[in-house]
Amino acid sequence: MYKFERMTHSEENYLKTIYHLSGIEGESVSTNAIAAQMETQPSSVTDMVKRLSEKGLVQYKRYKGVWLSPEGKKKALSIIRKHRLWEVFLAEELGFSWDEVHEVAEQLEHIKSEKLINKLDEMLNYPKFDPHGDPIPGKDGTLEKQEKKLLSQLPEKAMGVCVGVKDSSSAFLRFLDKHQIALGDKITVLESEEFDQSLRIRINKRKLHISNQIAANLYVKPISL
Amino acid sequence: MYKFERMTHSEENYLKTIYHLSGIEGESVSTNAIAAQMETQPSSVTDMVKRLSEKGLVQYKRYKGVWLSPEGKKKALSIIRKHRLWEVFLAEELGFSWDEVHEVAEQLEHIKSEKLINKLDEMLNYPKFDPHGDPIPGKDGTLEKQEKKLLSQLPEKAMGVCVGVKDSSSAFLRFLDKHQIALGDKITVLESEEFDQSLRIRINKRKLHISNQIAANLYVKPISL
DNA sequence: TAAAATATTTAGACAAATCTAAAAATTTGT
DNA sequence: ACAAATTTTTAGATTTGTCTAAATATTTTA
Repeated sequence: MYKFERMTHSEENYLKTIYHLSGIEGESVSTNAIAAQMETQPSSVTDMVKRLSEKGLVQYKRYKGVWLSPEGKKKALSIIRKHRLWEVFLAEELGFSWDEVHEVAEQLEHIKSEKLINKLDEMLNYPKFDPHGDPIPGKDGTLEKQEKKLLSQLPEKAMGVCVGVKDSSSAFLRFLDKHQIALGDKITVLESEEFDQSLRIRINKRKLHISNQIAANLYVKPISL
Repeated sequence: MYKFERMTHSEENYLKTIYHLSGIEGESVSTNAIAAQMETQPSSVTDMVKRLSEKGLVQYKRYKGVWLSPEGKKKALSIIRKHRLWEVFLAEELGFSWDEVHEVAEQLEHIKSEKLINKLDEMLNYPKFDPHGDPIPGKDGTLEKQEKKLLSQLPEKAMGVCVGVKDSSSAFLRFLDKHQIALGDKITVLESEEFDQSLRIRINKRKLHISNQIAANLYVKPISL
């Protein structure tokens, strides 16, 4: 009954990473890819992957990479659920900015208490997306998809609500904070400059000129008129 | 600069235990006492205590027990601060009952983020006591003392506000929940039975008869008329 | 398709935190 | 005060998670 087996923080981090790297289709993930993502050595990955495989959380074939088993996927989603709910808590209840939530949520996601996470979900009024616009898995592991496009893909005159970021680096998130671009803001594309793909936009009654590098990393939910 | 050294969960748990066992005066704590409290082997304690001593967090003399150094005490108080603030959060914000908060707070107390704990403190409106009535250390390690007596020590006719418990076992805390005795309730001693020291009390307009075993484990802050 | 480049695994080591069993120091009882 | 009981420490082993260096398998390229 793996249901009652306690997982270590490290095991949980591996499962999460494998989930993120295996994409929607759940493709096989290579040892090196995991090592690069987790900033560790490939040999350490091999070791851990063997242990996870013995516990039935992943499937592993020498030299062929790793897949999550159904139980592994369920576990990964539950960790991601916790991570993203804590991110919402930090941002909404404690006033953390976009770029500050991730590091603390990395710690909080390992707290073991079903009741805690469900009460937190309730307190936050069952949010569907985290502060980066990523969907929060439900108790049962279901994931809601959000209709979203990169701001750079909107045509002139189109409007959208800011729902997330593609690049979630501190640098980018701090840039957004500095220019008062936040989740939920309504953005209208006023003009697109053909030469460098920069955009003139209206955001919350202000006008702003942003480079393509910014527009190509901001997700919006298009608003139909 | 131990200030920047990351402590392990285990090291933090040892410091906390040593703090609790060394009393107000900061007396020496024996290896066996620590082992008993933490439900581990004396030899494991010896090992860990040597490590803590190398880091300057405790003073240790073979066969003579352990004392916290000023830095160790500071660290212990900061963990206790986090533990108790999380207990308040769980009880007040998420509706956990008295007997449920401790276990989860044991995990949450190890989360590393100055900002998190200070924002939490702010969110909770700087509480001075946790749900068991124990004082919450301030940022600087100061401890507020509460004027409290055991309910069993109140004379007839006296009144007090329930501020904490001496026995914080699940069994006792569940008993209190079941009989709707909660922190902040105003209690009046109606009659004390000499034979068995049981009490008839008024609590929130209800009358209740409680044994000495209960009264001797409930702290109240006496109310002067 | 064979050599070169790349990816992965194995072997052996290490640190943290724990354990058991045995040895040593201290305290207690008479 | 000295033998017995208790407490504490040491020695050696174990588990988890990591590492480096070397060996092996796979893929790429010419």
